[in-house]
Amino acid sequence: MAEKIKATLPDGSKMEVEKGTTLFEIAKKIGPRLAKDAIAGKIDKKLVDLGVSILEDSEIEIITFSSPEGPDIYRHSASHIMAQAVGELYPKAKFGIGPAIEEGFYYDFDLGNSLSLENLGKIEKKMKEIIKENNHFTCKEMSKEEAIELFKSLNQEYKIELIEEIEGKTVKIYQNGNFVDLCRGPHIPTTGKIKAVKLLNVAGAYWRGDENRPMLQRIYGTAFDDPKKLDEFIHRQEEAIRRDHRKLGNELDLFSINDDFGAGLVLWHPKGALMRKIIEDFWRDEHLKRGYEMVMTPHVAKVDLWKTSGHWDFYRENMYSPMKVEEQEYVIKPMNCPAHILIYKSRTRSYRELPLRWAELGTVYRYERSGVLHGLLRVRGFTQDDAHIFCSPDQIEDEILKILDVVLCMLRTFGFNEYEIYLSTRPDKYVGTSENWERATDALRLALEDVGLSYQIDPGEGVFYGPKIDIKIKDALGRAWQCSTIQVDFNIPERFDVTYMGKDNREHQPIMIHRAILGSIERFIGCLIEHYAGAFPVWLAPVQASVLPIADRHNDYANTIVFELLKAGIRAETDLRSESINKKIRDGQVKKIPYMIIVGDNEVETNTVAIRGRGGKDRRDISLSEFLDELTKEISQRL
RNA sequence: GCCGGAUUAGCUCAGCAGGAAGAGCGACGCACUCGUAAUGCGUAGGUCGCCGGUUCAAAUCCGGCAUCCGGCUCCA
Repeated sequence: MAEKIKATLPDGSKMEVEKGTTLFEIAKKIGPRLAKDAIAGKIDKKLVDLGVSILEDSEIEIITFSSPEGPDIYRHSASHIMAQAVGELYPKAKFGIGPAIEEGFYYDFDLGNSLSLENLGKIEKKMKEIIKENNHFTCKEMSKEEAIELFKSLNQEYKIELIEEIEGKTVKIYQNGNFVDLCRGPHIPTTGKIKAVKLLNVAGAYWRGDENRPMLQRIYGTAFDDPKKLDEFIHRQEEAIRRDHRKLGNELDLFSINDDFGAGLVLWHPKGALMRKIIEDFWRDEHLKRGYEMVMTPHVAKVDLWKTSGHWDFYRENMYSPMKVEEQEYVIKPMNCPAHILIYKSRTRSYRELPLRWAELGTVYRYERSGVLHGLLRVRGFTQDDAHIFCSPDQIEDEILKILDVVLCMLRTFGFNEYEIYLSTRPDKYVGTSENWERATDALRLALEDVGLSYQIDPGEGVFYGPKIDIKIKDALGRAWQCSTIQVDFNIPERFDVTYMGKDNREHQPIMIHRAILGSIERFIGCLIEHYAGAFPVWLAPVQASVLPIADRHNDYANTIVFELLKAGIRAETDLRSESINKKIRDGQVKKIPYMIIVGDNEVETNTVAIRGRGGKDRRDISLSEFLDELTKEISQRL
């Protein structure tokens, strides 16, 4: 009789099974439903295929689509099925990589020619055939040499390149149908497990993300264990498109970008400009409260300044060409820091003055390659909510903590509670010494750890003058955009010979911290529009209340109400058109105005108002002063 | 910049085997005066992104450019 071993299940219960039992057999023992849903498993917390047997006492877990790891495994297998389909349809195809991503998967192919959207239909059709065939995914482990020989015989040089970079002696090779792939696994047991699959898009993508290497064809798709979930996914995508700030920006009449003016240059309409004012006022007040001072600096400066700062050598590809003014070359500023440095250097500074915190809503212009512009989120001219802090080395950590505090406080006020934090380290092109880089990076890391924020390291993503902490927030489609940034800089002060007089009557070099909270007003408002789907909280809404008379005879009363509102500092307007009240309400809803104040015979008679909130609830017989009290309270609390 | 797609009225879009530019919404006018998401009727809007080519004839076919969209690379 075979040897018995113990399998510990996730709920802590133990199951006695014969040595060599596979995970799939265990799943069957637990229940037919689980066996049906099982796509992979875990042995002692390590992900494995369902066909793997257990040979000793171990903790095991059956993975289904609903497991945290489920969708990735499922979609990764779907990407292999897509590769098989592409291989069958295009026998000369060479394969790149094909991972699962957040809500789907992709695979990169070199087909010798490009693909268009029309090709996806037949690939998807072929995939469905493969799924119907219910082929097995099989796994073989072999030496790297063997694997290289295998892929040489298949003419797959991209795979060979990948194998050569893998550490260790052996690699795993998976096969489904006639498609053989280098892969860590695990995979679903058979292609038939895929219940719903859809190819979404095709795009060019450089091999290994390097623009000097060949461009492959990347096909995006997604897969679910239930066609209903696929429908929901498509529905969610459609919802996201409705939140798109480019669409809402136009509908709400906030801004436009006009070809005749120039790509990537934003024209702010009255309502958008008003929102900017509201945000900027809040920003200024918050900074003044926290010991910042405001500075203002021009948009162009002599080119030599940028040579001193290092921008001319390290940032020129993002700068516009110089213009000649009376034999002197000037450039439009891509950053505000040199200007602030010159203000610092306008006289001798004492250690008693530090830290100096200078803030500016500074408009900068950067050349962005065509093809990267994106509504308000990526533009060529934008206003940074910039500040530079000049401090002594022993003040750095405290200052960074203060910055993190104001960052989190402001982001929360704007309703952002989810963000990704990155610590970006030294890039390939940089100025300064490695000791300085290390000191600066340590300062940032310590501050993050002090506040207890979880973060990821973004290697090589720092700016040329220093490492940085980046905080990214997501748009409606889940794309992350960098907003807040905190950059420690030991280098630019050195280049400009920035000093202060110390207690010891000697010159010392201050450290400079560059920081932005919103990042740029443009990008931030873009994110804000998508975050609220255009339905801004009342403190931010360009129009806070609209007074709607039911019939023309109520216009005078409406005017007196709006006058009172304006007097109380409420951003209010009236809709005096000879339209039905239903029409006016509908238009107000479409414009996402927080409060509609409806006045008719009843209100005129009793000197009251009827309030309809954006949510659709209405309240009648309210006195204007009562409503005003509530409204001003809501506004001051920034809810 | 690279790969793919797109560009027709203010907006959303139809028209495309090449043969006199259309709809809905919006705007404007008139009538209606209405109680919580679209009152009715009428009018005006377009060098069909720009430049060139093919053709008896181009919104429609071809080429170049611009811009936009989805990605890649790059970035606040």
